Amino acid sequence: MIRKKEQILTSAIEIINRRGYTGTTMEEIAAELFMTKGSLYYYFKNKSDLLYQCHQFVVFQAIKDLEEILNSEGTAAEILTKMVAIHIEYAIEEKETFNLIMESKQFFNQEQLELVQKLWKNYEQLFAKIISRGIRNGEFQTKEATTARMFILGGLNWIQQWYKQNGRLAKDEIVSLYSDYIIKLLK
Amino acid sequence: MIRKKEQILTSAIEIINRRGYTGTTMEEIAAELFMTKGSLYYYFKNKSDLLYQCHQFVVFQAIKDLEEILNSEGTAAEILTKMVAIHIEYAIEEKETFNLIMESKQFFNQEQLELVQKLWKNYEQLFAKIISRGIRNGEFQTKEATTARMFILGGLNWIQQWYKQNGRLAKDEIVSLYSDYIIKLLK
Amino acid sequence: MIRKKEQILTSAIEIINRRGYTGTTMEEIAAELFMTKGSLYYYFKNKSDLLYQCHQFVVFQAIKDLEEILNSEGTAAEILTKMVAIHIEYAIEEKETFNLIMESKQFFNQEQLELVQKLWKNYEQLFAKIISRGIRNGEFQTKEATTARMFILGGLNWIQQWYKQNGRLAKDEIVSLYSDYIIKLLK
Amino acid sequence: MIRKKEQILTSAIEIINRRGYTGTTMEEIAAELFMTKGSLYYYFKNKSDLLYQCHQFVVFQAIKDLEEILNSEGTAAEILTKMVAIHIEYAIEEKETFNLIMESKQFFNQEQLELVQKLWKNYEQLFAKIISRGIRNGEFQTKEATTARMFILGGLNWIQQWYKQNGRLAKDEIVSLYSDYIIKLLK
DNA sequence: AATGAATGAGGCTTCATTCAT
DNA sequence: GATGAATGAAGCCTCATTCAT
Repeated sequence: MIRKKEQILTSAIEIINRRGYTGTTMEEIAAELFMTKGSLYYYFKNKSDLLYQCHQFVVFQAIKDLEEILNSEGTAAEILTKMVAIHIEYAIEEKETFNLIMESKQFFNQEQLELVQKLWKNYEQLFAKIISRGIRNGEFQTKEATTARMFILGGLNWIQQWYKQNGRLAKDEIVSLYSDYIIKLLK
Repeated sequence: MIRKKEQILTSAIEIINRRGYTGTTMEEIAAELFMTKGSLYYYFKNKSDLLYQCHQFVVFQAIKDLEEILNSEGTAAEILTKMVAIHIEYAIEEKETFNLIMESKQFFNQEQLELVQKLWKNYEQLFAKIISRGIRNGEFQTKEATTARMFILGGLNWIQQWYKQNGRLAKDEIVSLYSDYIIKLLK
Repeated sequence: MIRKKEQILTSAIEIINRRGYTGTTMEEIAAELFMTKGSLYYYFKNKSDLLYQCHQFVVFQAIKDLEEILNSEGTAAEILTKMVAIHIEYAIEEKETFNLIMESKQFFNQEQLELVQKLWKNYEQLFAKIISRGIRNGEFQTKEATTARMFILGGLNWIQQWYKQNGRLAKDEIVSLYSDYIIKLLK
Repeated sequence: MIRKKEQILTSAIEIINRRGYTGTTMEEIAAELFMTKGSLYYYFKNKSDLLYQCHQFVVFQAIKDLEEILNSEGTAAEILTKMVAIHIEYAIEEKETFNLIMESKQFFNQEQLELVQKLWKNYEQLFAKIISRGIRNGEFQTKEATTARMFILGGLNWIQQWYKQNGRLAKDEIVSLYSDYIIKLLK
């Protein structure tokens, strides 16, 4: 059943986001899913495989969300702002699994690594697209758009380090500030 | 001898930066230092303690470097540019040990965590200082300087994810581009 | 299988009685049981946990044996004599595991300690019962029965220090002498 | 300096009585004595040697105390009572070092073991003496005095297991009760 | 007499993984 | 599909002991 696997994935993502990857044992993941270690291995070849699939699942979903926005109406700046909102949402809520790219080299094998990086390239491309659209239609001026994009994604991801629920700034205030920074930066 | 401990630290930093923390065993660190595990434990209580001291050592040095620049002559923009260069240097060269703040919660105990975060606050403050100096003398306009600073540091740190020696851009080109982004962003 | 655990327990008791607790490694216990260290840890959380369960197992069995006697027919003196025989049997044959109460504070954690002491209280109570029965029916006269009981148990346990198989006195001669002492002492 | 060694011994005894032998490292003993491990090894060949000397020191002193009493005036019962008081004092106050005979086989090597047991024999002989004196002058009647003596010493030593300062019974009440038991037992 | 430093053997424990049933 | 049991490699850490200075 593909269903079952997806269910496991969803729960596993939630667990890993809560307790971190290295800090969680297969035993614990299984326990929280009310299964045994053995069963987990029926669905996933590896701990690393489980992690890999969690990660891809989340990033894939994020991509879908971004694509939808990318296809909607609006100026580049407007769309970028919405994309920023999405990214921040994932970065905060799916912390561990989403942000695995940061530490991908530590956890994935060669084969996985390539696929992870490929998917992440896709992810980045969506930001690349909207930036170049903005450049084309005169909203943005940056040259070296690639470097700019990477700086921006870094700024966005970093939010994980300091964001606290019920902190001084609400999520949408952050989105608004960050979008401003980004747009300024791109001019 | 305090010297000896410092020697160990320097080497350990180098090793950990190369192989990652989790991926390095005490045995290996000892071996590379031509000592025995036991000796290592004479100087450091723990693996975690060793890591902690490595991290603090690097950050402390970075702070000293930044402070020197902060006390030199120049416009806020000029000084900020130099600071960006320093930060990038550390982020790239001392990758694993410098950037431990990202994963500090996974590796440090409560006591260590507090000290790590304290030192990191000091680090951030140096950037805060130059930004507010720029605001005061009219070079920069940002309100919400704190949030801006965090976005910026995120953007800078992210360089670890993609920088490759002998890549398309040389380190100083990156510094130059990044400084531009940052200054634009702060206007 | 609860059986398996019990099997392990029985063997472990035998080994520990032979080599002492501190002197026995998990490795060795595993080896004698023809298992691997890992398997041992499947059944027991800890070395300390294993020891704890060994101890409780033995004391529990001793209690059962004593209870049976306590419920049999006979004068208090007769029953006490039989109980002395049982106690001596355990003290000699299950030396290390039975007598762990002596050093319980060194080996058990708080939680275990409480349970160990609770079970041992139960054990003592059986002797308390027969003594007070004897007092009630006029066989014994002691006041301060509690203190007397402790003196007696001490005297009994001490046998571990000097008993040697094939020594001058046979086990049942010792039982007979000791019972006499005890009964005299209680008059 | 023999003085120095004796000083160390006295302190070490105190420390070991407080923290137990296995649970105390040479490092800790040295620290409490304001010396370094190295120095400790100047005075004692071994950890086991240190322990051995602590033990012998205490038992030797106890023997001296007992001998003095043995040479004083009084009925056998009177003298025995005083000896009980001494023994209990040592058993309680010098717990770990005095009572090492219980676990001597675990801690001492062959050579030490023989000397330990020899000294302990001396110790026992003092009790043997007073008992046989009592038998000779008609105060006591026991045959199998040796066995009786061992039972008695066991009863006395056991006090360590349950005695609590500020408990229900004061030390001298215990002495009085115990002496009564013993004298009854010997009649 | 004293010490700081180094050593190395040995023990405990964890955990991903496998596999027969 | 599921599970309980077993495995073994690997890592961390402790500590008595030694030794040059």
